[in-house]
Amino acid sequence: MAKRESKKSRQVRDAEVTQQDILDAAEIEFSHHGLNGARLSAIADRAGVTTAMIHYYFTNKEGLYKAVLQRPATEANEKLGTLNFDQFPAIDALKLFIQAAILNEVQHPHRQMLWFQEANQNQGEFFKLSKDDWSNAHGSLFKILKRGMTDGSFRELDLEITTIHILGICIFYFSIQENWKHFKPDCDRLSESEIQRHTEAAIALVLSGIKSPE
Amino acid sequence: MAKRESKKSRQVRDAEVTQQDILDAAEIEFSHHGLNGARLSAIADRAGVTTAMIHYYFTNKEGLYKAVLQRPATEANEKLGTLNFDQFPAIDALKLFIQAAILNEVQHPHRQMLWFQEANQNQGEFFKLSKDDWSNAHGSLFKILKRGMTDGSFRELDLEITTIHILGICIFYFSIQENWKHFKPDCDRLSESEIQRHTEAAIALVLSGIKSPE
DNA sequence: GTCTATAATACGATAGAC
DNA sequence: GTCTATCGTATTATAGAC
Repeated sequence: MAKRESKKSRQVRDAEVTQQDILDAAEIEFSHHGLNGARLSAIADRAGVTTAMIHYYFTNKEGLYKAVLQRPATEANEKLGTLNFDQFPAIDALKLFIQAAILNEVQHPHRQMLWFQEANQNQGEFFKLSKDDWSNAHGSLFKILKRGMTDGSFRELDLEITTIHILGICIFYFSIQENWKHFKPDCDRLSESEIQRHTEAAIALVLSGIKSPE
Repeated sequence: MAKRESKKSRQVRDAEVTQQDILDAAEIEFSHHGLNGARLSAIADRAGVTTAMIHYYFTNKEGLYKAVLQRPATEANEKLGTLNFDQFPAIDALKLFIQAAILNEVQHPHRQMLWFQEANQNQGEFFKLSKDDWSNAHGSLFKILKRGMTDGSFRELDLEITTIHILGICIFYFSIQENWKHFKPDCDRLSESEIQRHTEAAIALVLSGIKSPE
């Protein structure tokens, strides 16, 4: 029982659990260091297995990387898809979207960076979002804005760019978190109360930013 | 004249030029791949030198990395510092800040990611912004907001978080640029006209988002 | 399925000629 | 100042025992 205790007692294991452990560990390592920078040894350590196991399940580093990228795209934004925004007035739908988007970042703090890195490092060589995936992720916001603009709830908007701006409000907060820490080491930006402040301020900014004047 | 032509004819060279070439190439490589992921061979190729030159000028990979990180902190945000926002009414100052922040991203498209990566990968181990640097970069925005809130131009705001939100509006646009490309390959988000749209939409969103109601 | 041991290679770094 | 050639180690990947 020397070194394998890093995650949990392994002993009798089955394939499913080991694979998930590896994927979880890899998601963190790849999100921190990208494809080139990630070390299989670091992933193995974190998952509590040997690098041989990684090759056994995922063939090679690239295979593991692709498997890691696959999860967020299929699974993560399903949640946004299941929320049926159409049943709410545009303004309420927008509030709900912002809450859901921020919650998604809280629950999967590594995935945004994982995604940035893939685009930035490899220009999406290993994973291009399909139009469907992309639409699920950002299309629902786009649609809310369009609907609100048509029915007069929102002012005249540049829809595509406003979509990006609203996502930026929600997500950038998490991107600069590590930097912010050095400036205010005492303040935990990921605590529930701080997330609450972030959410409320974001909703206030966006709503007064795009609502019709009248 | 085999492989050295990647940047420019080298032949007779002097130290200053070579160092700058290496730094420029390294900034791009490190911003794409981070410290671990970057390859000295890639940097050397891009700069049109050999890896021996990198060691000659910067001792080792880490020394080069630190030199690269130093540039943006000292030089880049000086520009924001020189703009004296105090002489303008808060609303005008805010407009100017947004324009300057976006322009800065256009002129240094790699630096934001470089910065993200250092925080994300190494938790700022190799370069923590000093409070002064940080203040220069984001403090001027903070001050504008505070002034506008005090003099009644802006509504009641959560100053720290609103600072982040506004920066997010300006910067996130560039972060997701590579992803966006796959969705709309025909549209160049870095063209002058698109940047113009971005800037105008950002100003409109922020101003109507935080101006006093009355 | 999981490990240990080891092969094969990629990469950072250095020595020495020019 | 710049290159070519080379060393040593870190890292990916594989073979084979259990």
